[in-house]
Amino acid sequence: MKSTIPDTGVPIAPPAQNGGDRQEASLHGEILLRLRDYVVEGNIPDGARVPERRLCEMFGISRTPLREALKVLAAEGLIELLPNRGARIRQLSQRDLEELFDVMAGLESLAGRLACEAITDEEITAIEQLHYEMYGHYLHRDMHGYFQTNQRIHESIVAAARNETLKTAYANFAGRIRRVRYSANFARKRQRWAEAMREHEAILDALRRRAGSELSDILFQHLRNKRTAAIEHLTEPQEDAAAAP
Amino acid sequence: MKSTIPDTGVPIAPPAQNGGDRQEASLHGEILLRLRDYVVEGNIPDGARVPERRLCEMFGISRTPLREALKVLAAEGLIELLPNRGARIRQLSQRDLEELFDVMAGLESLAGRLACEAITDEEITAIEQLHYEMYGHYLHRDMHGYFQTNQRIHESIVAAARNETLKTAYANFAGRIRRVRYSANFARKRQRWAEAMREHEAILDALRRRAGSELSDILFQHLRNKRTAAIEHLTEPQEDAAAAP
DNA sequence: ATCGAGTATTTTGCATTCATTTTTTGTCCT
DNA sequence: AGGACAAAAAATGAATGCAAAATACTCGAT
Repeated sequence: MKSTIPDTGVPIAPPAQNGGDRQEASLHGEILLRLRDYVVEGNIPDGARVPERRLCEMFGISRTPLREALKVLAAEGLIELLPNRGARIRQLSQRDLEELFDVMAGLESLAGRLACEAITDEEITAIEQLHYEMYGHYLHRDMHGYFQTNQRIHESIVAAARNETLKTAYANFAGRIRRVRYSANFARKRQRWAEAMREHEAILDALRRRAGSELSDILFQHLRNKRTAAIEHLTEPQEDAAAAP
Repeated sequence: MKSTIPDTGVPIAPPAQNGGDRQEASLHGEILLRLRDYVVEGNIPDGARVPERRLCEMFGISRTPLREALKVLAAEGLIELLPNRGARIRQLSQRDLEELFDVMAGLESLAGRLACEAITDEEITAIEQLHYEMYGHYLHRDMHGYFQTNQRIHESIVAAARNETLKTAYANFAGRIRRVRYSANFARKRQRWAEAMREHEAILDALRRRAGSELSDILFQHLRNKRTAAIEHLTEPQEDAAAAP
């Protein structure tokens, strides 16, 4: 930025924030992290144009680092770049979602297989702990708590796979479907919820026995069922409107 | 570029070439494709600095689109960005390679599972065809032909999975290990080679029966064995020196 | 000759500028 | 009023400019 700014030069958001822990030496890296969060959190509606100028003002930077970040987000699949028409939030078709869920299923399936090779008893105990916690949420019909704990279980399995490359890829794909995934879980019907709990029991069982191939199968099927539930929810979202008001 | 160029403005490489079929509207996209190829093909040695200025001259562009492409390649894991020290070709540690092979194994395993759901008899026939072709290369000890056909078989399976997202991710990871993968195949010992042929028989068998879960297991194990062979080759590369001269 | 302080050169990161293209606004005509 | 066209405004894509950092180089001391 310049030294003397006439009008809107003051950054709308605090310059660095450095929220949490991540710190990037370069402006580009910093902006990439912040912009990715901004997009993943759904601050811009689906299919809408990404306002380059506005974001520059918001972050208090010039267009160069922002545009670099946009290119990366486009490569990650979060946004689309239309020639001479700027960036748009990528609208995921139903097919896109199905594909994403399947890839996630494949990655978790892999994570489970690898986890069986290296997981410690302590890690299994920790996951069991989470499982009981989640069961509590299930009994109390605490959807939010259930969702969070469920996420942590799946992340624990990925972590137990001891593969940073896998972890990164997993995080990437997870980011793309975050909003949908969340609402899909909320919309989960009673029956599917009970089914998911049973599947989780089976996951734990296979994990305890370090049955990699078996766990791989169960995880894939588990995610496949999640996919079905999510797609169903998106296809008939009128339930929401009927239940909410 | 401009109309009148004083000194070194003439692009060293042909302006667009448009080799094959890909065409990008933006300079950035064009450069991204060309630079990615340039890196993947190994034109810059491992761990070496990526010469920004030189590449700009080579492609006949300014630094802005090139730097955007560099950011994307860094996000893809092909290069590293050191703060204030530019880009370097990412040097893969043995651990990195193990992780990459495992992720590839997971993706192919997934591809096989999905392929069983949707593959047509014609596609299977085509893969059988490739298999026999590969067997021919094997009998003739034609390593290069074998390698190529092998690649095509695996790509056919990924294609049969009918999942563009998976295909893209697969291509991405494949690019990262291309050089290593190739040399690993060349270094393949006679015994491992025969083993791989048997594994391929099993793959075809499971595919014919559309046994998704089984194929998933076989593919994972097949890639795991490839990984072992590759890592062994890298750990003791003196065999090459002994055999070549 | 080797090492190291100090300077010159190059490189990097980002801001700014410029030429196009797209989008919006305004005007006129039916 | 509504639509076609043109001018104005804004945006995009890429090049250039500039300050800071890193690297290379010079030269002197040991």
